[in-house]
Amino acid sequence: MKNLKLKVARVEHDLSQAELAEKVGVTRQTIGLIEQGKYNPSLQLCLSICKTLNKTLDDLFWQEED
Amino acid sequence: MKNLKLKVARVEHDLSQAELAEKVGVTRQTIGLIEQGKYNPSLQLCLSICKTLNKTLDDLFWQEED
DNA sequence: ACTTTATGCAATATATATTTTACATAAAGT
DNA sequence: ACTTTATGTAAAATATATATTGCATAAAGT
Repeated sequence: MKNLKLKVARVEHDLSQAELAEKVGVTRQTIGLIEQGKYNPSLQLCLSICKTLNKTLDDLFWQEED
Repeated sequence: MKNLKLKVARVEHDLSQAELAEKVGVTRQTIGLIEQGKYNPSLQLCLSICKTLNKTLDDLFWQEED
């Protein structure tokens, strides 16, 4: 399932996928695939993304539906 | 870093590591190692644990310090 | 028209999460 | 004493997250 909240938070910080990836220490593809919901990041990566974007886990990665 | 919040939430539900593991669809060892902070679970696993224990990601997996 | 920039996609390689099996110990129950 | 139950630990196997490289396209800038 797509992660639109992540994409919005990234754009709010005026970052490209590549720029966010670099700040977080990961590849552009990894960020792109997470935004597309095509895979299942590790907790540490989620935490790094959250801290970079000043959001919490619930802000970016919680989902009500299954 | 140890995840005491997870352990507490599990005990509040009166579940052993093995019982939680089974509900979540994972091995006892995996739960044990996460509680000990010895590895880095996937987001989907964190979400499964949260839903089983009626907690959110921030409740169980957010950490202020690094 | 040409050049960047941003993004999606795909194949192969590598790192690591997770499983499987097994052994050890301490606590609690009988 | 014996048996369960709960937990920690470890080696080897498997699944999968992530990196690497490269190609394709659309939008924006010049």
